[in-house]
Amino acid sequence: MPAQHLFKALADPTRREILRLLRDGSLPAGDIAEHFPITRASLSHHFNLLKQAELVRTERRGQHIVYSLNTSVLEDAAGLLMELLRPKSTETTDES
Amino acid sequence: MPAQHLFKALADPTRREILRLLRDGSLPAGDIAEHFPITRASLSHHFNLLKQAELVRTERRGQHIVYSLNTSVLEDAAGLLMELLRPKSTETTDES
DNA sequence: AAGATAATTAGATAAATATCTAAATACAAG
DNA sequence: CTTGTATTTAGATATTTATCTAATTATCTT
Repeated sequence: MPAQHLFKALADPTRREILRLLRDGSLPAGDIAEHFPITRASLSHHFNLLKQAELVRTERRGQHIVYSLNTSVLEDAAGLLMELLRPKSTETTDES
Repeated sequence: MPAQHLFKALADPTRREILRLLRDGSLPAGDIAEHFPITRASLSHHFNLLKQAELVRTERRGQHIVYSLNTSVLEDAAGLLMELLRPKSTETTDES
């Protein structure tokens, strides 16, 4: 699991807001776009990074592309942070 | 709590490695520097971002400056990720 | 006080990133 | 099969960021 992609993806406020929107259910790209003042092309760029980090999944439904949250990867991210807290033992060697 | 500073700070592999080093106890800047192939000036830049995010604390001890982990902020970060998972209710409105 | 050591700040630069406009692709429907 | 709608990709640009060298600040030691 590339922690680098994961944390990079989480570093941008727009992307975190996208994840927050998806928390309540899947949404087509267009619906997501309505929540942001940037172009759809820019949003698409953010979608790419979120997909690269596997934080979201996509499914084509007709002419729409529906995005949904990959909760397990979010759990992984939280877990990586928790690992930083105590157990030197529970170390899963990880190339940043 | 500026989530932005927090996630930005976590986005860099060098900074995450610094946190990992501090997990096992406080360390002076010089000791930390020995683990990295970059200059102390560059490390200092990373320290600044970690401090800005309040992920680390500093204490001067003689000519050394000792860094230590602020575990509660790491817990906060993990918590912010967990919030993205389910409860729309437990929402603490947050300017990214 | 002077010199040595530890760390930071200042200023510069190269690489990465967020954004835009314009063009391309994919599907749906007349 | 052409037109319209949804989304992505290509290419360009401005900003941010990680890094460096050189200079500065702070403390210790003699």
